[in-house]
Amino acid sequence: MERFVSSYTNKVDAKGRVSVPASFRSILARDGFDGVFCYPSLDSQTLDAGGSSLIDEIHALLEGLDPYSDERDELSLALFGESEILKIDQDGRVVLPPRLREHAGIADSAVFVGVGHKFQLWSPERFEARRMGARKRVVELKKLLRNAARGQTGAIGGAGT
Amino acid sequence: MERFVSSYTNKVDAKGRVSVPASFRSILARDGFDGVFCYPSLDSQTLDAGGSSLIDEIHALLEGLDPYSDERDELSLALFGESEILKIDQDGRVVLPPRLREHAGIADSAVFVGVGHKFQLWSPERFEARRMGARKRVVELKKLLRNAARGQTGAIGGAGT
DNA sequence: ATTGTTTCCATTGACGCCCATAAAATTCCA
DNA sequence: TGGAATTTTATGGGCGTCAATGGAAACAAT
Repeated sequence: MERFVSSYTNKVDAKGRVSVPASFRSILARDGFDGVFCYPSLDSQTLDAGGSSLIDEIHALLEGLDPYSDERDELSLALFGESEILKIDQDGRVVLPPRLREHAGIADSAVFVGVGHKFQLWSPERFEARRMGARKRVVELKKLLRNAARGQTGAIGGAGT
Repeated sequence: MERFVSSYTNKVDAKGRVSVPASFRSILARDGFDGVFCYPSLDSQTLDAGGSSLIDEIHALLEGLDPYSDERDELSLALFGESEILKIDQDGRVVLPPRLREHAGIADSAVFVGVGHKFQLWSPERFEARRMGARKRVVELKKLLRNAARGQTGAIGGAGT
C-alpha cells in the first residue's frame, strides 16, 4: 500500500479553498477515491484525512465494538458524525468547511502532514509546536523502541553518534 | 541484502540537486525502488536515507506499537511527517528540499556515508567532526571488545598496525 | 437582487526532463 | 603491461510541463 509521507504548507484562500498536495492526490486516486474523507481528530487539534481505506479502517474499528453499546454509539457519532467527504475540484483543491477549520485553528494556511496510512491538516503554528514536542518525546522513547524493534536492523537507533 | 558502504562527497548545485553515488543507486535499484526515502535523523544533525526496505522497516516498527496510542501518533508524525521520497532523475540525482538541508546543515556539498542497511547525508564539516569523535570512542571501545571477544580471533582488536 | 458555491481561466514559479561537457574508471588490444 | 578507446559518472545549464494560487464568470439558493 502506498503511504502518505512528507509535509506541505499550502494557502487557504478567501473562499476556504486549499490545494491538496499533488502527491497525496495521486495516492487517493490510486485508492479509487475521488475525494478526501476528513474529520476532527479525537485527541489533537488537527484534522485526520484519507481515502476509502481510512473509511474502511474506521468502519472496522467500530465493528469491533459492542453493538448498541454506549461506547460504540458515541464513537461512531464522534467519527462519522463529524466527518465530511470533501470534493476535489479539477484544480486539485478542496473547500474546508468552517467547522473543520475551527477545530484545527486553520486560518489562511494549512499544513498537510503525511502519517503513513492517512494524513493530517494542521495550522502551521500548532504543527510546529507539535513537531518539536514529538521529536523531544521520541528521543526519550528510543530505549523503549529499541526493545520493540529487537530483532530488526534498527532504523531508529541507527549508527548515530 | 546488499549493504551501503564507503563514503562519497558530492556537490549540491544551485537547484539543490546532488548526485547519488552510483554504487548506492544500484543497491536502491536492486531494492526495486527508483527513489530515496529520506528523513532527519532523530539523534544527530544528519539525514537518514534508504530504499523501500527502510520504509517497510519503519512501518513495521510503527505497526508494533499500540494502535491509537500517543506514542504511535507522535512517532509516525516525527518519522513519516518529516520524511521525503526523493525522486532520482535519469542522471542519478535527487533534489534536497530546504527543510532537510537545514537539518543537516548541508550547503554546497554533501557526504554520502554508507552505514549498512541505510546511508546518511552529512555536511562535510559535521561529518569530519563526528568522524574524529568516533575514532576517539572506538579506541575506548576496543578495550571493551577485547574483553568481550577474548578467546576469539579478534577481527577488531587484532594484531594489526 | 444578494449571497454563497462551483466551474473555468490566467499567472507564476518550481520541478522534471533533456542535452552537453568533463573527469574518472573500465575495457580492449597491441 | 602500457596505452588507447569506450563507457560510466559527476555536474552545469536550458526548456517545457505541471502544480499552486488568485481571480473572474457561471450557477444555485434564499
